[in-house]
Amino acid sequence: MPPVGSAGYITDPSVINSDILATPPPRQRRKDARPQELLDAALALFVEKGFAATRSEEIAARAGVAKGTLYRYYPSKDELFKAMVRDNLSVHIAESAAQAAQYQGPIAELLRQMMQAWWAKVGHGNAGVVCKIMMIEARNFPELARFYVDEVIRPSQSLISGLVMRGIHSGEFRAVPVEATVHMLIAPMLHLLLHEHSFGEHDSCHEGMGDEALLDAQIALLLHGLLAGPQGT
Amino acid sequence: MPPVGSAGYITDPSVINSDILATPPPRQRRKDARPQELLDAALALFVEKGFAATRSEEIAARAGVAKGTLYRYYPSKDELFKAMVRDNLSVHIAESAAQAAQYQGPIAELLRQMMQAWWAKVGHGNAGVVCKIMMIEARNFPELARFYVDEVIRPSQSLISGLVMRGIHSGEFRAVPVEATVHMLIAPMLHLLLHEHSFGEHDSCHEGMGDEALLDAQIALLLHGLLAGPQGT
Amino acid sequence: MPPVGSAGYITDPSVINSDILATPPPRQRRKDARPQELLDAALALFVEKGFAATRSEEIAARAGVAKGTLYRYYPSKDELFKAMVRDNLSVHIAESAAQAAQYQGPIAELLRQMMQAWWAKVGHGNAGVVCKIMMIEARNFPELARFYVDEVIRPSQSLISGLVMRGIHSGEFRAVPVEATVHMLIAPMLHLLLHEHSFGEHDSCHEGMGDEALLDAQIALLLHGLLAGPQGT
Amino acid sequence: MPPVGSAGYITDPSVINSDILATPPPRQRRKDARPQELLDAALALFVEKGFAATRSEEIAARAGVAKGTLYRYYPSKDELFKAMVRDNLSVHIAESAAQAAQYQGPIAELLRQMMQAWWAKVGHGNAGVVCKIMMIEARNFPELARFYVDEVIRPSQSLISGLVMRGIHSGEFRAVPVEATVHMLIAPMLHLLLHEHSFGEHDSCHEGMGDEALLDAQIALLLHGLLAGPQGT
DNA sequence: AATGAATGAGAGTTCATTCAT
DNA sequence: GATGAATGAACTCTCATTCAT
Repeated sequence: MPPVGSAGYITDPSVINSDILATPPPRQRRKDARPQELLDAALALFVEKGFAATRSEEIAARAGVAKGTLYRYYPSKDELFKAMVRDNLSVHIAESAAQAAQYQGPIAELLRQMMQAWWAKVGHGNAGVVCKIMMIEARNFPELARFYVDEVIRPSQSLISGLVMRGIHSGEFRAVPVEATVHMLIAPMLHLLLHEHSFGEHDSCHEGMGDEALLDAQIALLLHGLLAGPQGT
Repeated sequence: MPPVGSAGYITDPSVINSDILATPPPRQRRKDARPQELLDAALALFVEKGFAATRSEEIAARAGVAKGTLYRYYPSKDELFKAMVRDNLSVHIAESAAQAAQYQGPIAELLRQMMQAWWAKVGHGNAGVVCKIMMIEARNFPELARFYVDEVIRPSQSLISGLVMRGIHSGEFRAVPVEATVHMLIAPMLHLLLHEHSFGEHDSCHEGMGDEALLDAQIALLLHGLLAGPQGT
Repeated sequence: MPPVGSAGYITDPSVINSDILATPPPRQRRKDARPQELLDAALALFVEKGFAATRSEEIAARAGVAKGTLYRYYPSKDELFKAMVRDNLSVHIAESAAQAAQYQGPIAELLRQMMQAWWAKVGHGNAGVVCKIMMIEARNFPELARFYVDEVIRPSQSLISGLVMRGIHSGEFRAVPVEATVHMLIAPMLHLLLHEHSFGEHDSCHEGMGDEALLDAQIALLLHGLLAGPQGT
Repeated sequence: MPPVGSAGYITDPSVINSDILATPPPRQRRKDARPQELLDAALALFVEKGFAATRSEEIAARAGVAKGTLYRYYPSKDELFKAMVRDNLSVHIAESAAQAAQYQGPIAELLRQMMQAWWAKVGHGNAGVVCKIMMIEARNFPELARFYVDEVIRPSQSLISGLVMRGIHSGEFRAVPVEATVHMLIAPMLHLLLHEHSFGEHDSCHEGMGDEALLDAQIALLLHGLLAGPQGT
């Protein structure tokens, strides 16, 4: 151990020549902003490469901090992952429920609006990909999977099944099986999301139309099957 | 690529002879069945734990061989993965296409039968989960993703879109947008598959009905929207 | 080296004045007691968990300051350790030497008293455990080991060997080899100390008797071997 | 990923020049010998630097294997430590007990022989230092401490206390307190061991005499106090 | 002067892959 | 050909120390 007080950085001439390591970027104290920055970095990288293939240090680097800093905010990569998921999926369900409760008018129209809104706000971007990531990692994070089922999947299904039932009771829809219908309303969006993220590079699967047009067409198709027309049934 | 599809207990003539002789060499037993056994083991473990979380040694152990032996058949874990995927997805498309070409009768009925058949033969079991795995790993194995798109996704879509168009031309279906319709036919099955594999433990999402009943209802719902009814459109 | 030994609640005149004024600045309270508080915290934790297993931050927390503050008083964990050891071992040797010089009477009695006193004041408590810590870390802190040998071990041995020689010269003791005798006088106490600290939890090694009684018996045993009896040498 | 089959080691010219890394030493398969080699390496390094300051990789290197190899034999550094301790302390207790049971003659002589033997076989070398290491780490490995107490400390004490009692009953020894006597017999050897290992470099504490002579003198001193002389008790 | 956020070298451990047997 | 011991790059996480606030 060298005598205290002699820092001796310049003693070693080889250090002087090392240009790259010369001046580390100045530290910044951004305690409040760090968690979100880390979550955002984690989201971006998990989206890009998946959970297992993303190294902690990459996340830190992307957030502009050093490796150790990450661990001041999240005790492990797993916990960071969970926090990232939680941060990205509380999105808009309560809001949509409130909107639905107040709505007056044809349910079909409301469903169309809600789906378009979800796609625009969630499905289209990284936040939507969290659904994919969650699905991929569900078995490795059982408690998180339960959380996701309780906080996202079930509320969403409740919301939509409520609307379908409203439509049936009002006579707007035929007496369709509710659960199957709910699935039919959700599946296309999720499928589009997953497909584009996984294979978008190799399969621009709907050459003529954009995402929104495709979803519109799908919704129209489904609503056509739902509506109680003059043909009875 | 080693021979695939030969179960091979008796295929190897050396085994037959050694039964007559004094000591059957257990080392050589089932030698040419090894590749398939490794693929099966890999499938089971990738399905159960995912690609990254499955260790090569586990796969070998499950196939009843030592770790080093695996590498005699596949040069890396990645290649084993690719082989496993290829081994599990060629299934039934050509067959279905032939069946469809010969079919006479309402397209709606054919679609219903094909979907039920796919679910029974593929979707329901491990082979179906390969679709999920493929989706998960698509970005890590681009060439495999392309292969999958070319060999599975596009042929399937072609097959179905051909049927939809046949239905439209024959007047059985309304003049719906074909591509959106194809998606609507595929999405529910895939969604069910993914959902059950990921969250089935926490969310038995359709309590009253079995998978088949749910799919039936969904198909019915969709076909109802497709059929050209007396109401015109 | 910061001032040691000043408890210092009132030593700092700024505190006295601020009591009269409006707001006493709590930041400056006990400022010059910090070094001792840090040493005490370090002692307690090193005793409890050892040097390597004690984190700097724990020491700081135990002393009621933040991690960074520790480094204002000691330039490194190593230096803090050394200061802690030095702070805890100067004890009582000079004092005992003076007492021994003045003593008139049988040496055996003096030895007994000194050992009992050492055990009561040093061996029994944390200060005694510093001997163990010093021993453990001696090879990692050579200069400290030298300091310990020079300032503690050798003076102690000198003191005791002087007494033994006094006893021999006066005819109270047999003509025993001095060095071996000194070791025999020291070893039991150190052994008891080490044993209890290391294994006390698992081995209450002398069920019937307390520490003091055990040591008494050991001293008696040894003195019996030392005393020049009527049987000659 | 490069095409399978092109290993391409020589493609990169920079590799050719790297002299140091050119040829790694050839692998050796020595499954049976490895555990002991690792234990020996661990012992040597723990003796030299302590547990915390010894890196796993150093142990492996000293045993002539790579880092990973260590973990084929011991699942963690902790377990390696425990195994090392166990490997070094079963030493000779049972053997000594058998020898003591058969012995005919003065107990004092037997005690002298046993202690000389222990010092020669254990105390003198690395095996003896395990006692120190065990003491140092006792609190970090409670279960190991218990093992040590049960398997080493208590049997040793039993053996010696049995002998002391034999001596008292036969009239060879005075009616001394047994437990204190046992401690007095053990403490000097342990003390010598610890002292030399910790401070031997700075304090050759008994200049004139070797270890054995010192221990001899100590034993003689103690036995003199034990023996029932003509002076009565 | 005090704080605690930030750093990054370094430690333990894993595991895909290699290769001596 | 089969084996599994051996390898070492890569990864997660720790913590003594620094420094912006």
